[in-house]
Amino acid sequence: MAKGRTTLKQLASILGVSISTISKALNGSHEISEKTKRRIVEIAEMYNYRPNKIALGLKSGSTNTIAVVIPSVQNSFFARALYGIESVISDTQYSTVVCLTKESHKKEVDNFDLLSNGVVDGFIVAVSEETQKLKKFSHFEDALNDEKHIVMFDRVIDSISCTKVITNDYKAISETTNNLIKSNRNQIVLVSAINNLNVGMQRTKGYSKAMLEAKLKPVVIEANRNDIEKVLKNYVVNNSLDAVIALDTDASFAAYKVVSELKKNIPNDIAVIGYMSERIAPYLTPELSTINQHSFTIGKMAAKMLLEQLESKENNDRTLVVDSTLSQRKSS
Amino acid sequence: MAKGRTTLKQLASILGVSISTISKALNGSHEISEKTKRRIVEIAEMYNYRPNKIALGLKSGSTNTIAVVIPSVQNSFFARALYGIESVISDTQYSTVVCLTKESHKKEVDNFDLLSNGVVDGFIVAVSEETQKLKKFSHFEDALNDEKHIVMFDRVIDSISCTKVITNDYKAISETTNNLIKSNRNQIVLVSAINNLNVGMQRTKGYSKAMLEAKLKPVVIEANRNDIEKVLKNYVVNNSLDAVIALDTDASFAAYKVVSELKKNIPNDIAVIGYMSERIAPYLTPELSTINQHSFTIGKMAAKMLLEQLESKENNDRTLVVDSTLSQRKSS
DNA sequence: TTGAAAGCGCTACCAA
DNA sequence: TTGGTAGCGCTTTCAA
Repeated sequence: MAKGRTTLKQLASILGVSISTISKALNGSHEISEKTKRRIVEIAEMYNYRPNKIALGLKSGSTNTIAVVIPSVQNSFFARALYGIESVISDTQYSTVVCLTKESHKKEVDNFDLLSNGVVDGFIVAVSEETQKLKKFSHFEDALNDEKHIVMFDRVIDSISCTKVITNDYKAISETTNNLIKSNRNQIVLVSAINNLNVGMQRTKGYSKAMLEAKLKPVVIEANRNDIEKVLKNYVVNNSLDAVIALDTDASFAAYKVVSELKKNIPNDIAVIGYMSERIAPYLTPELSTINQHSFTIGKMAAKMLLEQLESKENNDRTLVVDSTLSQRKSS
Repeated sequence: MAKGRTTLKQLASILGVSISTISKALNGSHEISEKTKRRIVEIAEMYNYRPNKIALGLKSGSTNTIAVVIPSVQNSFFARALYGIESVISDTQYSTVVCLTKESHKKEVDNFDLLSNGVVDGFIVAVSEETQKLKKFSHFEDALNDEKHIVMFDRVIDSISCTKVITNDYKAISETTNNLIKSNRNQIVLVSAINNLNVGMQRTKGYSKAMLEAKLKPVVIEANRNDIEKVLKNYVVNNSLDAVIALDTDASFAAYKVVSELKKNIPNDIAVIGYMSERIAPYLTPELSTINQHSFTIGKMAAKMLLEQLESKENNDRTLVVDSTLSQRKSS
């Protein structure tokens, strides 16, 4: 067998017919006689011929593949959203490739570059932090210009004309803060290992607003993932508090650890509400109350929107909001 | 601006020179005069020209991209391994795309199909369950035949000639069982929500071997993720036991839940050793002892091997083993 | 120093 | 019913 994948050309020379005849036969064209078709299909199978989808994409500009471009997959939010996306795409003729940007603008651009030329038909993207900071969006515009469809979720760019699916964390967290206040907690502390991120800042704002409106003093404790426990402990030792809102998994775990080490009780002494995978939160002792972003739903929605656009060939500019909700458990 | 991405052809017609001149100029060929080069580069930038990497790949068969093909990313083992892979690839000129197979043979084949034609230079793959069951490996052979490089990790196919990176779970779990026995536990129960998977079966074997050698009766409790807690509880209520080995995250959580509901103490009454993300295990109460598969290291290794092969153009057939180790904490 | 043309794998139009 | 040819975007050889 010749080296490399079997091509139409090879089949043509084997069978002594033209390339176009082979192509048509394999695509079931009625222009070709049944007899010839059978011969060709047989040989094609024998040589394990499979079309070069990329060459195909080069011509038609469509490959029935979509790209998911997200910052990371360590993060359970994106992992779940991805799962939601796949669950929708799986039932269709499309396949998916995913690219991880690690919050890097360059990686994001490179991926769009590679894939928007005949490899994929559309993108589902959660914009990287660096891209947001740099405000460099030309790769999105280029893709749109190449007639690719884009759906953004969670991390979106308002000025880009495409479908967006977002959460309303701001509202969810300020409501949560309010509820805490209503149930007579008034020394509520916010803990965050992600305040270097936009999401973190947004959530912090929601919390601060609610506190200020209740004439309470916002206290924000932030540090990186490795230090957050130490920094929080230091605070708790030297100050009094009756509730903690933790913005991410690490902060949530840190809160549990510190409270238990200092022999306090959750929720009696200190209420804790955190962000964490819904699969894990119920297993903590006591079960952690969480702000649930419905990542799976968001992923599903984003995928459905993209599919719709791919069908209708229309590029919509609309924003869908999936409400974050409080999953009330035992820790608050 | 014309619709679609700027091409060499367009630049050529704008500047009134030939396509080949543009191509050479943009590639810094010395055949082209400095003056012409400058003019061309300037216009190219103005029109935001970026080469079509796929067309390039069609020609050269190389794009400096590698594909990671894994069953899932919900699973923290693969998520961490992926992170390890990315951490190595990030420092190079290569980029990565990842494909999720959901244990489906068809998806795996589709992805290989799409990507092995000029999109990627090599594959890092953890073979799907279905592919293992069906024993259909021609997509791997085809890719190899297309001169793509393949590194398999964790889920490998011995008969395919490529580099493999694996764990030795079998040994790790039988040693763990032995240790438990030596510390006077003799009613050791295995709990698994993944015994539909090859990995699960392997681990179960390792456990059974150790038990049998110690003249102890192996007890295997298996169910799917949703039922495992109920099934385990039912067993614990009706039988006596002094240790649990849990094969996956769900089984580990279930063990904690059941033991705590039945007012028993970990590790005094019942020792628990499980499989779980090393990032989470220390946060359980008591901290969970785990069998650590060093997923990050495995990912890093696989990526390094692939890079090496890509450099040397040589296809190696060797198997590297990363030892799983016991991370002893408070639960055993 | 520049350009024409072939070719990567494929489809589609037009001619035979 | 079949085949020749152009063209998708690009590089590269050979000629001018």
